[in-house]
Amino acid sequence: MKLEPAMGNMCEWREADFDLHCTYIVHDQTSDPAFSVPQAMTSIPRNLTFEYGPDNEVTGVFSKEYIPQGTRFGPLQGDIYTKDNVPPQANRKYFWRIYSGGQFLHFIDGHDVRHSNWMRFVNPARSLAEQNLVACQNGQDIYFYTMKPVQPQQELLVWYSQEFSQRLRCQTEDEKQHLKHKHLIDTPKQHLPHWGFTVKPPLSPAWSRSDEEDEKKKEEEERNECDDSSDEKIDVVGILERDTPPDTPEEQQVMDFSKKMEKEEDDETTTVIPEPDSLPSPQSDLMETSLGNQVFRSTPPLAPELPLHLHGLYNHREGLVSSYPLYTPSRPLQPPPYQFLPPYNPHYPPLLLPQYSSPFPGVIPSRGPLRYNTFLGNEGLPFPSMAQPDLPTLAYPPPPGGLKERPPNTSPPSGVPAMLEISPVPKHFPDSPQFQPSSGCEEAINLSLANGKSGPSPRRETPGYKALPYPLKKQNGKIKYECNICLKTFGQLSNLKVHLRVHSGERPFLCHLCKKSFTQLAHLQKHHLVHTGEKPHECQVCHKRFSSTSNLKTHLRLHSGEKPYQCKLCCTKFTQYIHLKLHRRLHSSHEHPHRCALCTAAFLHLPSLQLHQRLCCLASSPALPSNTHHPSLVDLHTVGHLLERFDASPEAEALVRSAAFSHGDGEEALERWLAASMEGREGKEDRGAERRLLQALAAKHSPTAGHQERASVVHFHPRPHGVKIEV
DNA sequence: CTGGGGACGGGGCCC
DNA sequence: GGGGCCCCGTCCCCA
Repeated sequence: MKLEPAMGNMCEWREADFDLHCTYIVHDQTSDPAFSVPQAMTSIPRNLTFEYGPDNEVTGVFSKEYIPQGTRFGPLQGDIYTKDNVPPQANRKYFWRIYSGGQFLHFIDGHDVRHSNWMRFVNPARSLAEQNLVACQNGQDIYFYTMKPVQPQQELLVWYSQEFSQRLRCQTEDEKQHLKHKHLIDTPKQHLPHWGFTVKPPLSPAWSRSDEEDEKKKEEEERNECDDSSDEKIDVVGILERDTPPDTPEEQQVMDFSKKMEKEEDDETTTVIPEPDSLPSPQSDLMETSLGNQVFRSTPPLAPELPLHLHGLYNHREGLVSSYPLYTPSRPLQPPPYQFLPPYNPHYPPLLLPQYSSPFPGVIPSRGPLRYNTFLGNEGLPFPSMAQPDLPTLAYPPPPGGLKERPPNTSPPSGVPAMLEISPVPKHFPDSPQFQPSSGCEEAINLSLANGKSGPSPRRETPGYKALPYPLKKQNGKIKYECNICLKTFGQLSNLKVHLRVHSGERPFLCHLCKKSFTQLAHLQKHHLVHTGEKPHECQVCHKRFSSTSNLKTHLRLHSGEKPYQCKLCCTKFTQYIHLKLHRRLHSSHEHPHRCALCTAAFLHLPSLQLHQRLCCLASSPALPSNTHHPSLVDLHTVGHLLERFDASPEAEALVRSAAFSHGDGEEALERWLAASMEGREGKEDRGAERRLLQALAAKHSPTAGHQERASVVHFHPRPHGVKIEV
């Protein structure tokens, strides 16, 4: 491995070394919490990008540009659970363990895409050669450090640091001993792993089995488990199927692949044929604690000995699915669905696709544990199930807890299509009279139900559509129908049903001319105007005609001069929101290096930050003197807006160029700017915000500041009606 | 970079 | 319950 001389070989580094010597720090992107796209998707730094699989699930994280060695990403985000408060139904595939003083402290659970970040999608490295990230715990956070330069378009592949894996190894050894003991004395119902391998014949794909069959199989395996407990075999299938809420959550994590490896090495003829649908997901429990056992093996295990989920990791890219001799995908490989789809919106490629399912699996009523229905996660998506046998030898043990693995090339496990579990079932599909098959549209719609189609098992009535008892709410005495996916409420059930198409991907209205499909007939009818050229809406001023009222309305702004979209920084106004957004990029392209330590605000100029802290952040401190602005009296939001505008002004620029400046200089400059700003907009619109801030600043300078300020601080006026200043 | 037009999606409301 | 109509918002394309 070639390492940059400056950093040297990081393999020997301790976690503190990474923290100490890392040169570059890459922060996650932040987005509006109200933004509907989950944080796991939006948090990805600008120099990284997701790779998407055929079903538009994230399959990996790639660099967009050269990333030098010693770059830190993170911290990993997720829900925090202690041993005591792990939800009984928690999916532990993305659990990371945090230790403090050698003792287990808590888990960071990256499963929920709303609370986790992009790091959950980083794949584990198969070998030291391909590893480029090192996972370290610094403080109580997990960070990924580049251990070598990452080239553009190269995948990020992570593995534990030496210290990390040692910690896990110690921990798992302890737990293993504890569990083995417990296993001997506890009831046979215990969900404990077997230590070793069993040979399993290929099983029928999960989706071809009924739930009852699954249950029977599980029960049988549990019985076997107990019977075989003395010979320490690992029943891979059994383990994998138990990654759902365990009876004993803590114990369930304890898997020891070192045993498994050794066992396999002893018996080279042992072949494990995993059940395709039950292959572990990357963060399955067996990964969580096991990798430490293998990281430092001098002789890497041979490929057939590897935990099978590792075999499946990268197949989908290598196109070797059909070559795998032991498992034939039960459903024919399909070309990527996007071949048939209209171009994506580049901003949210995977999120708006018909096959998109609920971003909020947790809110969907479920008969059982929510497995494999992570929003845009890998679970349950049609990846190749297993690796080809001739994969390069893996130098690494099974992926760690928290490291993601690609799922098998199957429908979701246990015969429960994840989509169906959470998506409305379009009632028309596939034989609705209104639904007319066409290349693109049909494919798109089919994809939303791919899981339902792929298996012979009859489609279940699932939450989201006909079988759904619509949650009813009363608001102001009126009945509201609530979408159980996004929790939006509707006054009429029919509205909710139309809305559910957004989630299901159902687009029953097809244009025969261009084969585009629509969720509502009205949209199709409007669309027809495209083909007919009809423009029914005429501007009474210039007699120009438009196909839609919306566009006419936008056009009318040209005559009225109305520009409802205003930039908060430079006050430029626009007739269309998209223009404001484009314009905003100009501002955001500037760096804002001066970040507030107390909140997320960042400024171009240091004086602006100082003003912000004095007027906004510190104002919320309860220990403030009585003459300080207080959030209950001052509209800090408005002050914040003004400060941002000030920050972008020449006054702020001039201030920092002066030889030296003090806080007082900043306030004086702000006052000057406020006065100029008010003058510049004399008589045009509301100047209350500027005026009040100006008064407040002036009051601070007066000898009777406390008294006067209280008098001066009144509620700011609302912004002028009709002007939408961006927030 | 800004401005204008075209197209489409989501949702409310009424019948 | 479903259809129809309308409005608002958003995005893309192009000059």
